[in-house]
Amino acid sequence: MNSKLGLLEPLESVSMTDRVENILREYFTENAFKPGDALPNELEIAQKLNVSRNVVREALSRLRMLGMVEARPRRGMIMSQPDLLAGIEKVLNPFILSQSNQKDIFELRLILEMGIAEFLFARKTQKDLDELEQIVEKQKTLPVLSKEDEIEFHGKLYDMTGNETFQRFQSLLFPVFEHVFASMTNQKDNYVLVDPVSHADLFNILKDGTPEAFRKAMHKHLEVYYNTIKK
Amino acid sequence: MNSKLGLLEPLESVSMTDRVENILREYFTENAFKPGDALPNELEIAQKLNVSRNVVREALSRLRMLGMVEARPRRGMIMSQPDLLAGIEKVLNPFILSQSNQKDIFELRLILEMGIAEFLFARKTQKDLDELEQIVEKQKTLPVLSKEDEIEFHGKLYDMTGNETFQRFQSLLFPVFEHVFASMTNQKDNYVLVDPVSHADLFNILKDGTPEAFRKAMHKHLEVYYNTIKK
DNA sequence: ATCTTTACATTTGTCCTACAAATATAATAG
DNA sequence: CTATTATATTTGTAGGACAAATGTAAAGAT
Repeated sequence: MNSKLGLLEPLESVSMTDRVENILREYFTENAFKPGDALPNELEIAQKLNVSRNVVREALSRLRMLGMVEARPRRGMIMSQPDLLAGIEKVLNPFILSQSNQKDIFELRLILEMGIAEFLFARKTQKDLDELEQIVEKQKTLPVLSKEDEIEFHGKLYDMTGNETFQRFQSLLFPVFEHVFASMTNQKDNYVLVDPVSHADLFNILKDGTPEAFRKAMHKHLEVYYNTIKK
Repeated sequence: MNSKLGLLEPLESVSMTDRVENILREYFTENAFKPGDALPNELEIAQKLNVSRNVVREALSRLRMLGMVEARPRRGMIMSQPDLLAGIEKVLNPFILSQSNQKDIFELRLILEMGIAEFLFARKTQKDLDELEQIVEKQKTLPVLSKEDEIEFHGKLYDMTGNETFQRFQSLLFPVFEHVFASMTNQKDNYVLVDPVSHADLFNILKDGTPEAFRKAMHKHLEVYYNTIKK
């Protein structure tokens, strides 16, 4: 006996708060609550569910953090539009994320960077191109690009996708990406090597080229990162 | 006076719980808490911060939801590895997300689908290809592909990226994606039209082709979706 | 001295009461 | 009918209480 008992996970103890949180979210969706709709007050919920007001408040506290409900002191609670990235924002911290998750995020950035080509070409404007060109011209005068320069150029690309969530998402991913790459290359003295494809090259393709050519160039540009990925 | 007062947002009232939540997260990172590390108990935190235990528990309840801390009843709390997607999972619900966020997620899926080519080719195995071929062969016999068939094929592709987070992320995005597309095309009678590039075509390229060719084909495959994106 | 049993202290989960403060509503006065 | 006043409502916060199970210390047995 006791041979493989170590492999048995303890079944996660579901607290009252966990259950109330789930019940409330189901209640909201099943009853088609819309932003602005008034919610039953805390005491009412507690009595209906036969739990203390404390438990209800702990569950509601979570939903408030997600932006799902809004509490207006002394006026009751209303349904609200959740903040899509509020939850992930708080855990996107290289110092508390698992190595595995950090690796996943590192790769996710590479995936995103390659995937945006279509949207860049579909939505680029002359104003965008002018602004991007200004960034590129400024960087041409520099002997070497800093991390901030990288962020400035690629950040502008995310802007140009016209997708607000994606743009914010990327800025959250970036610190983790940098952290992963830094910890992989802490021996190397040269942080930014000579780019086989420069920002200027990418800009020119975005101006006059095709999505396909852009992706091909972006892949070259990110080669140093792609070379780190393992089977 | 009062001319553009309507544009002024009320400054969000930061509750004690909000502040304690932030303080605790800062405290964890600044003191380099690692998974498994013991945390001060609730009463201690409350006294140090000069707030009631209720407030501390509401803040901790949020961090527990994110998987950042784990409470072991009667044995104290320990730091834990946060669940990267726990927060976003609860709000990825088409019925409560804003139209704008839904659009962003729709586009994000298109971005991701185009970006995975590199990883598919880097990590594909014979076993993966065999399994994918089986899916393709089965679908060849069908007169028309259902939503489930789409999920099965593309889901297998996400599997093959070897990125666990990405794979889970995608499965969360999918319902929203479907919802957005369904609401855009609710007049049309034909849900799945004749694909200009079939799953079989994609499979063959993945087997013997190049990432570039794959992306080109994938773009054709997703053409019906790409056609909906607006400048 | 070592092992076993017992008692105690600890800590989270849950419940309860209480009250301040500001808003919305009802009641009253002008 | 309007203006003022009083009342009720509801969240935010504080604080007390206790069950239950765990770890630890103390006491007892061999």
